[in-house]
Amino acid sequence: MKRCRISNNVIRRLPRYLRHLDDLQARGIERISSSTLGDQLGLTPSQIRQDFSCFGEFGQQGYGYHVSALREQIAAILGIDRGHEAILVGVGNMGKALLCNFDFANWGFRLVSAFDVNPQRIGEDYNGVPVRNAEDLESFLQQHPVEAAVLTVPREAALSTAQRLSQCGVTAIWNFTNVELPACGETIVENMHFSDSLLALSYFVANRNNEEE
Amino acid sequence: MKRCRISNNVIRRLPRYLRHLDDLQARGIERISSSTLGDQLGLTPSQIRQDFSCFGEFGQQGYGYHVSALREQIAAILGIDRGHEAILVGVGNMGKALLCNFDFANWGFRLVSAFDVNPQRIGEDYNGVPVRNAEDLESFLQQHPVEAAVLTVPREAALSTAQRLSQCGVTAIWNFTNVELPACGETIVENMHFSDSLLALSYFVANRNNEEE
DNA sequence: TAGATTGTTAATCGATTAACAATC
DNA sequence: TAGATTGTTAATCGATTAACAATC
Repeated sequence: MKRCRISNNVIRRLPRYLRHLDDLQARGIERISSSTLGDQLGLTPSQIRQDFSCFGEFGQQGYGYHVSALREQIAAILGIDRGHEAILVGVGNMGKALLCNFDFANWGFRLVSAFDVNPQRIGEDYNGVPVRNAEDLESFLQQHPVEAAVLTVPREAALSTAQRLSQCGVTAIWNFTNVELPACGETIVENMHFSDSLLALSYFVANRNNEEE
Repeated sequence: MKRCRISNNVIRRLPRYLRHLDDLQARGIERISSSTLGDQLGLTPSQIRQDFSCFGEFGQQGYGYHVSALREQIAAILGIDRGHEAILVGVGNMGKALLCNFDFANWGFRLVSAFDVNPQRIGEDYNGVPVRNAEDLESFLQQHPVEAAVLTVPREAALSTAQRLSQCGVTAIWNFTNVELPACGETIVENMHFSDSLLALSYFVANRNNEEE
């Protein structure tokens, strides 16, 4: 096994591999070669083999990769089996959409609580996840530390809430607020910047004719 | 002006520049140099100057960049002033969250209609955006072509809906379905893969100790 | 065994950084 | 004018692709 520093590009491709392997498995496909996988994902076989070789030797010469074994390896690399616990802060439309629709468990996370400032929301329950008073954030986290916090508060509250979470020792923040959070100590920030994505789309639409020529 | 093929990395940085320039403007800052901007964004001054030089000469030697002028240039490059029109398909939790909370107009898009299959939702109105019957998608788009479609249908419906949109000549699909959409003809697909982002976060959490040493 | 396909090393390509003449 | 900072060319660095010996 070649030990290399894992580049961000590689990390960002792993979830896509995982999704595709899940798909292959659902279709009953048991083995796959790097060249077939490359065709399906629009990547070169070389790149796929390079990516995997950062983490170990998962294939077999002359055969390829076992879909299910490879799937498990990648899932393990991504930490799906670590039983990460998480909270969600801000039960507005976005927070509710995640609470109701997003399958955290499927991706290795267990939501243990939600928090909000609105008294009408406090006490609500979404699939077994209770909404607590945001004032009790600190005391809750002290008793029950979590790895991750989903940040779905309004933008005005984004920065202060992120700082509180960081101070409580939350390892990572999944940031839906469209606000750039400055590095808070050790805390990892993973951004879901909707507007960045929409603006990239806007750029591609505006420049679609240049691309072709 | 140096004419280069614009790399994807550059395109993905543009929205961040725009957000930051908006922020500077809100704070009343009128001029900025590439090195100050670099400090604030965690980029090198060289990279920032290289990025801008793909599109023109926006600065002034010895002075730097006018924040408001630069902001307008980048907004124009991203196509914010093009008056793009869009529809939204699938008024579930995610669709509603976008309809209620996301400021499409601020990013240069005008939502002209939403669509859903559920009769109870048809006829609803979100800030002036009516929900129409999804069966009428084709006839509506024929009368009223749009550049973009926001895809927030359940995953089972993702592929078929994307194909219908593509056949109706929608230029780009903003895909929230966590399903990998294959290239449908000319249609541009911009993905918001929540799970990919969460899994990257999971990786960083699982490997946070390796990173430091 | 022969064919296929891996893991890895070497070659290429592209993106980032550094340097500097031009100039406000 | 002198200092600052640009736009751009050259140098470096890293990521992708190609090639191939190893081997299932």
